Amino acid sequence: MADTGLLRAVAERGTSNAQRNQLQRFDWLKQALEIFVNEGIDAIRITRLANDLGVTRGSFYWHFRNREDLINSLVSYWKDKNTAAITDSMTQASSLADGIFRFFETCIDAALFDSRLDLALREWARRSPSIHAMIDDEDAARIEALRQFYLRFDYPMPQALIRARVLYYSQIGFYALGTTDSLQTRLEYTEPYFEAFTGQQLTRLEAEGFQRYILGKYGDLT
Amino acid sequence: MADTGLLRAVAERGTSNAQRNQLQRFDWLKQALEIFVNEGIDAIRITRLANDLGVTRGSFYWHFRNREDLINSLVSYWKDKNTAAITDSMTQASSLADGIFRFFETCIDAALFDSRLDLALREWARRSPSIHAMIDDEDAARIEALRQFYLRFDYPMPQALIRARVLYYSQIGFYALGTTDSLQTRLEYTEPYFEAFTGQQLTRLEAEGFQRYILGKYGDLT
DNA sequence: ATTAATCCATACACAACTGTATGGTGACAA
DNA sequence: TTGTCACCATACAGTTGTGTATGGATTAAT
Repeated sequence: MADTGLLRAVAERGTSNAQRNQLQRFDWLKQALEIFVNEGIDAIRITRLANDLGVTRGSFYWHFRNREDLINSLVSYWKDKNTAAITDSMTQASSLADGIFRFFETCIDAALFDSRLDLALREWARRSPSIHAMIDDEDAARIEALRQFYLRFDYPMPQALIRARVLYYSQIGFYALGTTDSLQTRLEYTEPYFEAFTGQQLTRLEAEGFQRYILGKYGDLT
Repeated sequence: MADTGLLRAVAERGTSNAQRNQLQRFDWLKQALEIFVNEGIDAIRITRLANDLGVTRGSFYWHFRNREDLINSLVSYWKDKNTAAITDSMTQASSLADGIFRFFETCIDAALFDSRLDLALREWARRSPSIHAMIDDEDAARIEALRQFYLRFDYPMPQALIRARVLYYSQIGFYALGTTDSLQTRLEYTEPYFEAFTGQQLTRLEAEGFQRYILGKYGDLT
């Protein structure tokens, strides 16, 4: 799990600091997030968390008011994290190729964008209208950032909007499939992907530069 | 819900026909499918099904061995339904535009392809390795059908494969977002979507022909 | 009219979970 | 060193769910 700093900050909102090195809100949230991401919202059971952490439920009810309290903290964490990752990337793009590359880098860098968390929330949104509304806002903001990017590099409307949607839908669809291709495999198709998403050709030099950069930085990932 | 015929056939496999007009396996399966599609596999509770159908759980345990028996029947139904919808469409394509149009028609026609059922299964697959393996096979077959389609209309490799993936990922991503745009709204962008998915231009005449066809056939949908 | 099969209700045993009330224990400060 | 606070254990009440055992009711056939 990446970026425990932000989760810790969310956990300690309105609470005093640790006095002894025992469990804190943070430890419960960390474990709950792990379960949420892997098994969904309904798998977050207080009894199970207590077992995993090696304490009894009495501890939980000291740190949290109830189960809802814990879950609300998880939502706060998600709001603070994934919101800005994509929009930041796209505004920094210095060229068309640079923007597409930045988008993919953001998508595979778990420290910037937690795709498993995004999937788990989307699953939850299917049953919770309030969560669904939150995700809708998120999606709209991300697609708008991509649209502005395409506009900035001379795509007219409505092409800019549709290319933004196709790029974003594709990425979400890729996550939804749960494909386990290696980074190496996915990078092999840099050029045809670029052509599909932009309608333009990438030079062999640009593609190789991107592949070397990604493999150098994330080569140890699965 | 569409296509209750197939569900009924699955329900009555290995059972005698109805003797009185009381509940049968089919009625339980129909209700369970509705809950599964809207709220996920964990929402299928025997107690709740009995309440919804106005009987007690005693009836359930006459028709089914246990909860697992019911769920296995749901899986059989999915296997029999969504498998062939996309592959059939793509092999029938008579031109590039015809193929893209057929793909979208299949995706919006609930009688051919049940997208909510697909989503619910994908959610379940996140926790069940056996279901995940089934979905993987399904996805591979669908993408292969799209790849063959692109190949047939003169896209070389690897472009044919990547365009097949982008088209399929986009559609799954669209479903995952749960967007509620009207059919009318989505059809407005026929041409830029076509351009993004094929790299080729659509004539105004072709686009209008498609829009009229779809609105005429599915205009009463949301 | 009796029998047999179908379909459902009732009642019980059992498990897993939430939340609350209350007491115990260790560390740190005054 | 003594009190206080942070943190956890224990015990209890209540809910919701599964599965089983068994009896009742209705229908069709003989």
